[in-house]
Amino acid sequence: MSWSKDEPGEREEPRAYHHGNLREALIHAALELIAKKGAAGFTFAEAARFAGVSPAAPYRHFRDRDELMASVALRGFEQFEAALARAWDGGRPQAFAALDRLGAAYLEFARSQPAYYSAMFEAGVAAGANVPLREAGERAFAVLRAAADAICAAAPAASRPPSLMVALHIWAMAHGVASLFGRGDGAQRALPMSPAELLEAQTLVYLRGLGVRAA
Amino acid sequence: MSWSKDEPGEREEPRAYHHGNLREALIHAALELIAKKGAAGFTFAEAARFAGVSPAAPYRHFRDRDELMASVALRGFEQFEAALARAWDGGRPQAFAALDRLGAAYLEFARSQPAYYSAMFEAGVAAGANVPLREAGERAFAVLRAAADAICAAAPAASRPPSLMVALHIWAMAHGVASLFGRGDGAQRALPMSPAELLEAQTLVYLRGLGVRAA
DNA sequence: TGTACATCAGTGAACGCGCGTTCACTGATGTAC
DNA sequence: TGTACATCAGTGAACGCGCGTTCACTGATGTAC
Repeated sequence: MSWSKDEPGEREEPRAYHHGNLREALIHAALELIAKKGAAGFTFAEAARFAGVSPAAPYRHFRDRDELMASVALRGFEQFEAALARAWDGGRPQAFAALDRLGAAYLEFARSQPAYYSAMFEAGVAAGANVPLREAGERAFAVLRAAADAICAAAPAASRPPSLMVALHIWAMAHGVASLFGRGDGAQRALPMSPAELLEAQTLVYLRGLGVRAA
Repeated sequence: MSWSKDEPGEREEPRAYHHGNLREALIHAALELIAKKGAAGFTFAEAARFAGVSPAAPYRHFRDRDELMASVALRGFEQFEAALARAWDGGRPQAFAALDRLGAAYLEFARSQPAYYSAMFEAGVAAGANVPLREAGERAFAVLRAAADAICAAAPAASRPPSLMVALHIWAMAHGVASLFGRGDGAQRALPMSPAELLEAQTLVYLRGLGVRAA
């Protein structure tokens, strides 16, 4: 289970929370509760109850609910970065195909991990104040940036667009499709095609517009 | 003030809430509170207090907090539709220029009305169950759809893309840029260009990709 | 026009509840010698 | 290896608070005749 990845030897599940894994258990509890009732409807006390621990225990690990939420978001960005990097895979064997995988992975993350996605983008966690969180977000964005670099490199030097702009465009398209149509929590709207198809078609049109792919 | 537009003769501000405008006052209060503390951090009781009324009074107008939130979202979609329609203006005098105005109006709404935008897209109001709300959302989307129709009409019939798909793409681009970079509530990220410039450039590339605009 | 009555929006007091937070505590784990 | 002590994670009881919700009520507005 991904949420216990920091406990290397962690094998037996029912090992008591007394031994340093309450922090992980609370993050896990927060994820479950966010998935079930939305980012708004989850409380510190409830997370403690879910983890099978007294309401005072969380204070040993998090100052307050916001700090717990920020830790969830941080963990989310780490998983997100890993998922995107895995899909992009250095742009091998071919940048355009890899970009399609990247978009699909973006949507798949939003769909299968709505709790992480909420914590990362909607819970109003002030990323500016939280340095590790901001850096984790930047590392995730760096994957999109690398993809944009590879795409731009395919453009003739004379009409090569700024790769940062292209990265932001890719991000906006993926995030737009994901948050409007691709959430796993039932907030989606009816569509004549799947979110993945919609994004793939959009990306194709966009790349044509950049002049890096044949019309 | 837009929130009292349904009270035609409404001029003097301090007219008591006894006379049928408490409903409006509560929607207004909800907007203020959402703008100040986010969609999550606003309560029924607080809205009543803000409107200067006893905590039991709101029950005369809304079943619960969710119904009030849905009314805010509904009002938001109405304002949104009006703003988009005003910008699009039937695609006059020229569809491409009108589309740029449309995108700018989309961003401007998200920036200047973050409370409405939250209620409409982030507060988890189940649009499926609420018919008037869903219809208001569809009316707003119809403006994007009309714009997509005009854009597609400019494409040669042989390679004309489905206009519904184009409408969804336009929506995703605008929503993506708006929610990542263009919110008025400080949740934005640092950028080398304004959200409006970013979206305009993105739209231009996209239209080129459709083959409806010269490279 | 005036009187009697119905309607209806808002009152204010009350309730149970769960949350956030604190506190002195306990018992297990880790460390010094 | 064994004993004494420090550390530290979690306990459980307690608190004040604001929220959601209900209730019988009141006083203003609207309606019938």
